[in-house]
Amino acid sequence: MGADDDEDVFVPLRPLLPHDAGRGDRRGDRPGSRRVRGLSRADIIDVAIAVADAEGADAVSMRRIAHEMHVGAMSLYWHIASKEELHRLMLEWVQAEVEVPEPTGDWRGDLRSYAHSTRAVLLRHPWAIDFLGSGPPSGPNDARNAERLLAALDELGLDLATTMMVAMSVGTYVIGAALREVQEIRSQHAAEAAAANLPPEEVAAALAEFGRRIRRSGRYPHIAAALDAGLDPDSPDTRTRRFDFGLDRMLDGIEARVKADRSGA
Amino acid sequence: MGADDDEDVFVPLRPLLPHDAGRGDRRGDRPGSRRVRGLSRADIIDVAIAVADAEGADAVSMRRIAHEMHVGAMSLYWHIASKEELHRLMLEWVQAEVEVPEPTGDWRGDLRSYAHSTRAVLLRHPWAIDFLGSGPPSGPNDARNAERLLAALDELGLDLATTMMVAMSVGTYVIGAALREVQEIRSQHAAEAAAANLPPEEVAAALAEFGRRIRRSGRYPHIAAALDAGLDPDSPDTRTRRFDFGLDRMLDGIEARVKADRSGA
DNA sequence: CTACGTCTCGTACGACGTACGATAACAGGA
DNA sequence: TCCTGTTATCGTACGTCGTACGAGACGTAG
Repeated sequence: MGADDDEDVFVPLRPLLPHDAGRGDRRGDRPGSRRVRGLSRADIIDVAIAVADAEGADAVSMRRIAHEMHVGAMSLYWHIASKEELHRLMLEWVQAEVEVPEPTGDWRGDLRSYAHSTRAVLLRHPWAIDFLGSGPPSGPNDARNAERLLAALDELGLDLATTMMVAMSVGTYVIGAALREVQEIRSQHAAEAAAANLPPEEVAAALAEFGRRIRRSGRYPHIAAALDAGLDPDSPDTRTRRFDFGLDRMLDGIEARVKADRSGA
Repeated sequence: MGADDDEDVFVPLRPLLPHDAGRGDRRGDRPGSRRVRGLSRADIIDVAIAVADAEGADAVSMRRIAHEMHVGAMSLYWHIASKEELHRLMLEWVQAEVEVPEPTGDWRGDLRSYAHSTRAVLLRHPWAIDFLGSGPPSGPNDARNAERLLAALDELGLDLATTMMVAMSVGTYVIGAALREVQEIRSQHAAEAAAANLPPEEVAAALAEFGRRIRRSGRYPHIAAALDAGLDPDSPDTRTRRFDFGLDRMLDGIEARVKADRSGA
């Protein structure tokens, strides 16, 4: 997966690595000139992702990854400029898992499958959420996905600027939704962990007290109603339906705009 | 600001603080029983936020905040259970800056002003994005905002479950947009910092090379076209327009759904 | 063999979160 | 006033982190 021959198309102005110190004549640049020994950039990323998947973002330390590869910690720095760069590379790598089909002529379907695939990847790799803040991913995998997303919108016949805004609106919703879902799952786990160390009656008491305070204050009638309705049992199913609801609203809004544009112009 | 008398309405099952170790009889519980000395929870949060605003999330360390308050590092732990709890409290605290009006009868206007206010707060405190992943904020300020958001939707006459999904859809979009914008601003700053240490002609060369590679690969025609069009100069103005575009699509989609529901039922 | 790029890694430094226990400041009762 | 217990502060110490630095090992070209 992933295009190998243009691994570094993107990310201009990235920090220098040790091997960039050689005069820039780019002699033996064909693949294979590096990594004659065991360690390679791709392997490091793979291991880092495996550790993150298994134990979360906090478990990803240089020492830990090096240990996992039976290698000295500082050896990693020949292949990777810094931990931050590693984070970026992990993010880029995971974009390869996003499956965006070639445009099928059904733009809604294409956008929906982009959205679902991206959501699935982010839920499968929740640590990605923690790294997203540092900067937008930018590499060939991300570019490929963006390219296909834009291609799917061609049939709408919008001008370029509007097309970009449409694509970004959908992407924005998807990322926000993934962020929210990861938040929910994490705090659910945290609550369960806390409850496991407590006698059950104390847990029940704490929850009852919680609801009582919300109701007693009288300031949150809607939230109290939601609690009463026993809504949102945090099931994966509920979350998927919620995701689709918001996505469909966004797509409806886009469709309405396109129709208005067509009849107006 | 912020409701003082129900500071802890929410967050059931939170980790214990040292003063909770006393037998649970809650004798001198009226305000003022604590913080007879200088240090107080609210002050710590204020200082932490000031540091984060000025120097970013990474600058927020227990030692740093303690130093800023002329106090030993471990003194903070009397008032705050852990660094993670401090993050949650900081998040909760900035929610107080979100200005959601009481419902005016114009639900679109109310939702728009919620969205703009939230976006403004997150752009003013970009570090909040870094803490958002750990878990959803949940405290009186956040509850107040959620309550008003739900109240603004009352006039739509939707059932409770749908109302919740509508509110979440808008909130999801807003958070995703803020995340994206903070990403962009940060990588723009990083690029400028990198460019500042390089001779200008090298910067220009790097950018040209960047575009050339994208074009030469032939795989990204839409992205190349966007580059050619000189689109998206990353101005705050462009970003605001983009935010409004996506928000309006979402609101259009919601409105369409409401109308369909009304005529269908 | 020598010389030179490529790559690995041991050591060390400063910063981090925080467990632990000593200690100070204060309140109320005698 | 002194005594006693609660409230609050803080110095020290441990283990972990990212990574700068420089010494070396390896592979290849001359």
